[in-house]
Amino acid sequence: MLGVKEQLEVIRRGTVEIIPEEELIIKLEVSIKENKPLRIKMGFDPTAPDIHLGHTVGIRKLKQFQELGHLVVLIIGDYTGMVGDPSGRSETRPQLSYEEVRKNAETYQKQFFKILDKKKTEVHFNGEWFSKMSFQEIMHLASKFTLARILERDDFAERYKEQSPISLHELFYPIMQGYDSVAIKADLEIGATEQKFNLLTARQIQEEYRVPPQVILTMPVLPGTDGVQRMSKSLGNYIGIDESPEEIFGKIMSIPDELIYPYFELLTDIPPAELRKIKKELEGKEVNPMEWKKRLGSEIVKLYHSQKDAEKAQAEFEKVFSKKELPENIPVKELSYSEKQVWTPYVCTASGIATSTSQAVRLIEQGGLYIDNERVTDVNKKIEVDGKEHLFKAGKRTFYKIILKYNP
RNA sequence: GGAGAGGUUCCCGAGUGGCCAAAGGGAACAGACUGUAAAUCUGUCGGCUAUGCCUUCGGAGGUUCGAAUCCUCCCCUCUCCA
Repeated sequence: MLGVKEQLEVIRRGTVEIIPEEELIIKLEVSIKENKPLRIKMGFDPTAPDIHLGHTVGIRKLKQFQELGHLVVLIIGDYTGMVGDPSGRSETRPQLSYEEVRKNAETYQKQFFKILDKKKTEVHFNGEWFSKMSFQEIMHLASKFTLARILERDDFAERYKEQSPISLHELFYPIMQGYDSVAIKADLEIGATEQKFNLLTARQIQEEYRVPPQVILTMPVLPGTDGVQRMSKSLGNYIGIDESPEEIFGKIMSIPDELIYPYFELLTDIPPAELRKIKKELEGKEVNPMEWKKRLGSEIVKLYHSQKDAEKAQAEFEKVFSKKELPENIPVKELSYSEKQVWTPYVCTASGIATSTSQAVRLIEQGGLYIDNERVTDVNKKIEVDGKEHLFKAGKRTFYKIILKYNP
């Protein structure tokens, strides 16, 4: 095991706050002396079926702890998931059914171990303890908190001020999360900055239950590909770790320049010295930021796929978007018609290029549709049903090879 | 339980009998410029081969030639009183 100082250096990378840091130092000292790993907790609500880069900020920190010899304890919030964490939200989350949560939890576990070492990980569902809790116990737990304290929380305060609804069950979220820390005796919990309140609440609950309070470590909230809002599935600005190399690379290329450095820092294993170099070059505008973005894209693809995939994804990107050539794999669609000719928008909807004929008509009117490299200018254009393959390009990035079969 | 305010298209929000598929902004999409960056500019932004028709303004009914707008009942949210 490394010394306290060395461990702290790794632990601090990319973190926002460690509270209280002195306690962490003591815990580390004890851990080294007794050769006993710390229990590092992080919770997840399986509210969507997959993990995106936003989640990996914390998971990667967990991984660093594992590399330092500590034990990761993952909490899958099957019960809290049903409540829905209101953190960072201005509205009540839809409550998920138990089945949905369980199903998502499965894919989560698979994805966790793309990053984490299974041998140094403990996984718990918080239903393990919550499903057994009596109403009496719940009331007891709830009695330890006052409304005023819970309402201190940013998002509650905000919503209260704006007179938007806050459901009672949401108030339980921090308490439940805190109780998780009691149940698994966490030494340290990692969460995004918006989790600060929940993380701190856990300390109080742990003390209430006479368990040594956890140290809390917060990580920045990762902005999504739009560069404005937090990365989240529902906002559509996310990059999933299960996405294809091309998708991941392409999405990275579309992020705003300001995100390049934070993404490097939070999402890659690039060593600190190089990180400083990147920062300097980006600030000094010495290179075209695009070059660093390509590097970023390939680093990230490498983590979730392979070096080879990363190279391929980059080559493909340059081919399609820099040289304006055709992508490697274009989906082929076969459609059959009983007429000899079809109105173009119909082909667009049938193939999935557009969701409605109105949309297809607009696409054509705006000059966004190309068939066999020729821009379609006439909305009324009909296509011959000739059984041959035609190349459809809609917008910048949608390609289809479409075969129209005559089938009277 | 009482009094008041409110629920509008993906989101915010205007609209209080016809000029409303519904202002404005955001998001999104397409085009121009580019580095599939940002910024900017232009256009589109419910559906239907459509100078028209259909569906939409919390829900269900009703008044009217005509309703997001008026009436009745119901559901939901917020504020104050208890």
